[in-house]
Amino acid sequence: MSYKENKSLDQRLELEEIENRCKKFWLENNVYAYDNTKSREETFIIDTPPPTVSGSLHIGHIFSYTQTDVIARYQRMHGKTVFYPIGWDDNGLPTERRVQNYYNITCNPELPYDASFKPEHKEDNSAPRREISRKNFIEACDKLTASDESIFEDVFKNIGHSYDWNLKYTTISPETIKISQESFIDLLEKKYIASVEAPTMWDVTFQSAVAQAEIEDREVQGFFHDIKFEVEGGQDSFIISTTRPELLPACIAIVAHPDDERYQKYFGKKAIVPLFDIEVDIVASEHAEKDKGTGIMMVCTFGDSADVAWWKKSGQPLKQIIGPDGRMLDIEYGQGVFTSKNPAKANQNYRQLVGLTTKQARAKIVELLAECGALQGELRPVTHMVKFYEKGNLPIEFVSSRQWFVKLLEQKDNLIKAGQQIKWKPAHMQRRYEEWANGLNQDWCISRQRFFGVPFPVWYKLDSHGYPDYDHPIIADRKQLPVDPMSDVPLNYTEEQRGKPNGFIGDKDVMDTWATSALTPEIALGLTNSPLKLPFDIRPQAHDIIRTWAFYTIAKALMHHNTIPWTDILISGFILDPDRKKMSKSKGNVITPQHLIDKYGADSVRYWASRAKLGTDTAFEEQIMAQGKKLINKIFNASKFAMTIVANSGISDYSVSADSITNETDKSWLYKLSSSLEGATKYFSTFDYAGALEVIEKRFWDFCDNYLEIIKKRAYSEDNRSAVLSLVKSIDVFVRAFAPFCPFVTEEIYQALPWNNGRPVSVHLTSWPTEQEFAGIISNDMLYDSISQLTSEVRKAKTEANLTQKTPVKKLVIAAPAKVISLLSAHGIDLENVTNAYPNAIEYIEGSELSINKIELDLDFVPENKKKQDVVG
RNA sequence: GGGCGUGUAGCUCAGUUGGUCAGAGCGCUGCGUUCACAUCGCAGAGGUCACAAGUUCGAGCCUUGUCACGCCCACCA
Repeated sequence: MSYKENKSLDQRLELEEIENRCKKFWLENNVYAYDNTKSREETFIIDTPPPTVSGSLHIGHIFSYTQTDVIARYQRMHGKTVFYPIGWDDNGLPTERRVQNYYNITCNPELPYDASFKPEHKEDNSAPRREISRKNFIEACDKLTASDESIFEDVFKNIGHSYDWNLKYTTISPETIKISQESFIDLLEKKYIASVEAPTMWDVTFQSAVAQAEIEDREVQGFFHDIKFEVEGGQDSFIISTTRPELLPACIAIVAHPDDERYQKYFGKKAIVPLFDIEVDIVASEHAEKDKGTGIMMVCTFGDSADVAWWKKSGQPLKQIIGPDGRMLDIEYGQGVFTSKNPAKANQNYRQLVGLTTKQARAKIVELLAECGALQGELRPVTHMVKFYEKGNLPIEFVSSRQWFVKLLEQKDNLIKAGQQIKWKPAHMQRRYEEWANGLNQDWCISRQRFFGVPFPVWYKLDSHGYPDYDHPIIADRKQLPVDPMSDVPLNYTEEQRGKPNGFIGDKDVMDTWATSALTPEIALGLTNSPLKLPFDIRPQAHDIIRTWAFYTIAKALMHHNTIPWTDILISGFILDPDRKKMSKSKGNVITPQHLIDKYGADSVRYWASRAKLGTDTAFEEQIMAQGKKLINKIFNASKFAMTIVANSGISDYSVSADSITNETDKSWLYKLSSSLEGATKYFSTFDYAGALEVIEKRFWDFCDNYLEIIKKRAYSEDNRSAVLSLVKSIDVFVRAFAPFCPFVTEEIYQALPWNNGRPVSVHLTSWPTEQEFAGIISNDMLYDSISQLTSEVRKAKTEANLTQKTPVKKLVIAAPAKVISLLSAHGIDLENVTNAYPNAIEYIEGSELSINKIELDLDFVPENKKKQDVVG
C-alpha cells in the first residue's frame, strides 16, 4: 500500500490528515507486526497492562501507555522485533458495577436464562433494577465491554500506539479463561492452592470475599461506648470502651494485658455480657494494651483481624451474627453456640436487632444498653481507622465462609528474593514491593462470590443426603477447559445428576480478577506460536498496583515457572491536578484524551507524555502540549525547508560519505549531531526516554536556530554539495530520532524524502540513528561551536542596537586562541555569510577566550521593506 | 507509629559520579522578522537551589537535624 499519491510535503501542516493517513498505512502494511521467527536475543517483550474496561480512558492512561510505546518504538528501530500485545481487562467487579448501572440490571443467579432478554441502556436509574439470570448478566457484560473496548482501541490507535493488534486479547475470552483455569489446576496440583473454611474479609455491599491487597484504611468518625460488664457473682464490675457495641451478642471473651494490675483479680473468672447474659472468660492476653481505652476489651467474632487471630488460637466457638449482606442474622439464644444464662432475656433483646444493618443495630443496642443502665456516661467521639474494600462504601466484615486461597505466606522469602532479582525503575519502588511482601499476613483469597469472571474449574460430589463434599473436589480435566461448572458437567457425570443426591454441583464462584491478570505474560504468549518464554523484558505499570498486579504476577511466575516474570519493571507516575492531588474523575472526564488529541494532535500529546520521567507524579500542564505542537510544526517546516534546498540544489546523488561532506563547518556540525545521538542512545539503554528526547530536541533547535542559518547562503551557492548533503543527513537523522516520540509527523516527512529508494516502507522500520553512521565523516565541535557562539553574539549586538538582523557588519574583531583563529580564518565563510559581514570585515587577534573584541555595524543600512514603506508613506 | 519520595525563577520541571550547575519551557517585558516557520526569532527581568549545622580547598548535589507537602504500610478495642 502506498502512503499517498503526491509524495511531496503539503504547504501547511495538516495534522488530522496526516494522522488518518498514517493509521491506515501502518495497519495495511502491518508495520508493527511481531515476527515470531526471530530469536529471543532479537526480540523485545513487553508485558503491557490491560486497561480495565469500566468506562472511559483517563488522560493518565495515555500518559503512561505512551511512555511505553516510545520505548517499544525505539527498540523496534534498534533492531528488535517487538512483542507488544494489548489486552482489555474486562472481567471483574468494576465491569459488573458499570453494567448494572448502565442497563439498570442486577444478577440473580436463581433465575432461569431468558433468551429473549436484550439489555438496553437506561438513562434513568431510579427504577428498581431488573433482576436477570447469571447467563443473561454475563451476556450484558459481554455486550457493554465489547463496545467500550472498541472505543479504547480507537483512542490507542489515534494516539499512535504501536501494538501488534494481532496480539489482542480480553481477560474474559474463552482463551484467557482457559489459561486462567490451567493456572488454577497447576497451582492446585502443586499444592499452592487450597480451599479453606475460615473467617474472611468480606464486603457486604458486593457480598463477596476480598483479598488483603484490595483493602484500604479509611478514617471514620465513631464513638467510644463505655459499657459496664458484671463479673460473675455480681459483686464486681468493670468498664469496656468499644466502638462496636453491636457485636456484644458475639462476644466470646474478655481480655486484659497480663501485666495490668487493675485486672489481675479477674483473670480466671467469668464476665457477664450485658443484655444477653453470656458468660465469657476473662483472660490475660498480650492482645490487649494497658493504655488503650480502659485497658480491658472484648473479643467478638469478629470485630477485626485481631479478633480473628485470637479466636483461632482460643478454640472458642464461632458466633457469626453478621450475615453476608451486612445485616444481623436471625439467631436464637439457648441453641448451639449461642449460650446464655438467660436465653429468654437474650432473645428478647436480640429479636430487636435481627435484620438491621450494623449501623442500625449499633443505635438500637445503645438504646437497650441505656435502658438497662449498662451504658456509662456519654458517647465519646473518636476518629479511627477502619478497613474498607477499596471499591466499597461500607466497612468490611469478617464472615466465615469457604474460599480458595493461594498460599503466599509460605512463599514470602522467595517472593522477596524474586523482587530483588528484578530491576526496578525508579529503584526505590522495590522498597514498596518488599514492604508489602514483608507485611503480608494472609494468604491470597482468590474466590469471589460474583458472576462476570473466570469460573473455578471445579465441581463437588454430593453424598446420598445431597451434601457437598468440599474436601474432595472434582477438578476439570485439562482437555475440558475452558469450563463453566454451572453449565458444563464433569467427566463421567450427566447433567441430570446436577444437584441430586450422589450427583454433583458446580463451584459457583469466580476468581479474583487479579488471579487472571497476574497471568498477562502467559496470556500474551498464548496468542502466538513463538518460542518465547518468561522472563519478559519489561513490565510497565503504575505504582498503585505494585501490591496487586506486580506482586501477584511475580508470585505466579514463581509458582508456575520458578522464574521472575520480567527482568525490568518500569513504574510510571500519576497525573495530578494542579493542586497536586490525584487527578479527579470529574476533571479527567472533562479533559478526555480524545479531546486533547483533537486539540493539539497526537504527536503533541505524546510529546507531553514523553517529557515526564518514570516514577514521578506530575501536575497536568496543558501548555506542554502546546509546546509539543510548536516542536511538531518546527520539525515539519525545517524538513520542508531543507528538502526545498535539496530539491533545488541540482544534486541528485544523495549518498553521504567522507568524500561528499568536505566542508569543515559541516563536519563539525555533524559531530555535534552525532554526539547528541550517542547521548540519546545511552538514555534509551536505561529506558530513559525523557532524557533521550531532551538531547535530541535540544540539538534540533540548535539545527534550526543556528546551523540552518549558518549554511543558508552556502547551500544556495555554486559550491553547495557539502552543505546540501549535510542537510540530507541531518534531516534523515532527525526524522528517525524523533520517530519514537512523534510517529505521525516523522512518517509524513519520511515518505516525502527523495532519497528513500530501497529503504523500509515506514520510518518506524528504519534503524535508529547512531554515531556509527558518521564514522569517517565528522571532525570535532570546535569550529561549529565557535561560529555558533559568534553568530549569537553578533545577533545580540544587533538586537541591542535595535537593528534588523540583516544589518551588515562593517567590522568585526574577534579575539580567540591561535588554534581557533586558524580554524576560523580558513573556514570562516559561513560566519561572514550569517553575520552579513562586508568582505574583509572580519579580523582576528589572539586572546585566551573566544569573544568579540569590537563590532561595527552599518547604521546606514535600510532594509528593503522599510524603503518601500517610506515611498508609500 | 514505621517506611519512601518531594521541596531549585510567577508556573511546570531538568540538574548524571560535589568543581562554568545556578538551567529549560511556559508566563511577563522589550525588540525584530513577513521569500521554512506569527504554531516565528532575538533579548531582558526573576532564585541565599525549604531551613540549620557539618564534611571538603570547594555543596543544589554528601552527612546529621528541623520544617512543609505527598505517597505507601501498620491489629483500627
